[in-house]
Amino acid sequence: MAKRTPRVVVKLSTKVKGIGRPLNRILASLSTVDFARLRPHLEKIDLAYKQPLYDADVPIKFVYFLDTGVASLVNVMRNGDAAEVGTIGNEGIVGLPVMFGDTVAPTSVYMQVRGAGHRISAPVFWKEMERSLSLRLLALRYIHVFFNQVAQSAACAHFHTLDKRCCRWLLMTCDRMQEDDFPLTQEFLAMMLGVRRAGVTQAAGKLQRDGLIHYGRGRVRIMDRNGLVKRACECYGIGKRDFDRLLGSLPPMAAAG
Amino acid sequence: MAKRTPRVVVKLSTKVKGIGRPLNRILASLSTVDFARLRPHLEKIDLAYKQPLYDADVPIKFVYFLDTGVASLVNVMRNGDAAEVGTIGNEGIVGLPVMFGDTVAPTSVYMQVRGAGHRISAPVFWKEMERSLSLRLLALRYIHVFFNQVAQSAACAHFHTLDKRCCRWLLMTCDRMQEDDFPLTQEFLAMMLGVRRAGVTQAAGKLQRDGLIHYGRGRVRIMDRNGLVKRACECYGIGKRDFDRLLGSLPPMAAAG
DNA sequence: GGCGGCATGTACGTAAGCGTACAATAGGAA
DNA sequence: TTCCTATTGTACGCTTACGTACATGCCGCC
Repeated sequence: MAKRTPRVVVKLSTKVKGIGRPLNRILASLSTVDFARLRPHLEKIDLAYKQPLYDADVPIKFVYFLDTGVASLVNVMRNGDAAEVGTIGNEGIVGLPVMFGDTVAPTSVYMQVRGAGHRISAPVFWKEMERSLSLRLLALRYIHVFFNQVAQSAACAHFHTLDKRCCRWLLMTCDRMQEDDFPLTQEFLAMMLGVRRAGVTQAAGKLQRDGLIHYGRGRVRIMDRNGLVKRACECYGIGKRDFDRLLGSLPPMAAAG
Repeated sequence: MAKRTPRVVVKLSTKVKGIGRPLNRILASLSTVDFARLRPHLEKIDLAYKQPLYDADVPIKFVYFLDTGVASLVNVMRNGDAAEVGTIGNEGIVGLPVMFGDTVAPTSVYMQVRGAGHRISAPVFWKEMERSLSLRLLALRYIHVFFNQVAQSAACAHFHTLDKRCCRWLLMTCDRMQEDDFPLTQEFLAMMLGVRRAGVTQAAGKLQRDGLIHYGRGRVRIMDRNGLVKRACECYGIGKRDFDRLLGSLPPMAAAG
């Protein structure tokens, strides 16, 4: 598949400086003037494992830009059943409703792997988005990719076996991490995939036996990335293609607009 | 649940005039000046059953506003498995990628119940969106509701039984139609829900026996709407709430912005 | 007025995942 | 060291939906 950035480069993980450009790719792609306007409002913040970035039906106060770590858009049912419907890393923005000019949403966002980033007041961000075309274009482009990811997840969760979905999830998380090794319990993965913990044990066991991953006591390590890709469902590839398009050049229409 | 508009009122179904305001609620909500700018570019169009409005990975030429009929956002897998991930009626806009400043998408949109509406050239619509704040706000608000719908569908397809999902689908379609009676084959519904036709026969049979619907030879009729609501999964109610919010007043932030 | 095809009814064995329960092990705290 | 708790392993019966196959019935075409 597409080449990955070497892991060694990004050793700055937890100590992103307030000065200069942050690691978040949306912020990094802003024009100098746009970034300068946002900068005084950006507040550096550490994000703990399982920390909520916003909750369903509660007015959203901040928009988050992750530098490291991974967040999940989660849908929780009345009976407590929960499932992840989208994943957000340093390629994106947490706080979709704000970009839609809204203040609440029926879904929540939690940290899936702890990390750090910056946040900005929701109304301030909304006003900046209205003011700056380039920021708006970037945000819209990201929303599109994220929307596609959610649409893909819908079909994926319905059609594909747990094994394949595990592979996809591990790869997506890995793509958004700086390391092949990250904290993850089977319990948590089960919640993300909306299945029983026992089911994940089965699936993960097979993957480990086949040398694709190694795990234990709340950590996973990707041992054979290509093997995982082969074993994952098509959804991973489709999302990755879109993801790479996002990080590439602007699509024609917006570029012209 | 919420009261419905009486069916009798909307007998204009197929003959929407080019003059005056169309039935599409987004267009109907535009300011006079915004609508005046769009109007010369709007082209009236009839939309046949199963007609594609755009296909995956093919550049989108037009944005559609339905007056009548219902369209579906569909995700098709490599092996031919397909599932609907979103439903669009006269409350919305078909052509999300365009509103994101993009030209292609990995999903397709097909007509699920034939109808009529207007279309506008994609680049023209994009430019108008950039120019007009009120149009942009309306579009963003709709995108948010639609996004929520897709996120809900993802969890729904995963957690809920076919019976309940059938009820939800019938209700959502019914909400977007002018009649309680519309064309629908079990084969088609099966494709929308991403299940076997035989499975739908079972589920629909039960609903008919219980007097909730009546169907045959490619048509359904909703007999007991409240009964269906009771039997549907929570996803219907959640979506409906959001849907009603969309058609109500502007959310705080955008109104202030 | 018969025929062909679409729409629907039904059945049987199979597979994936659920709900639940309980055992085993490892890391950290006292 | 010892204990406690979080994490992981495994089993059993059950439900839902799958894949496939075949039967029935209705509509419209010739």
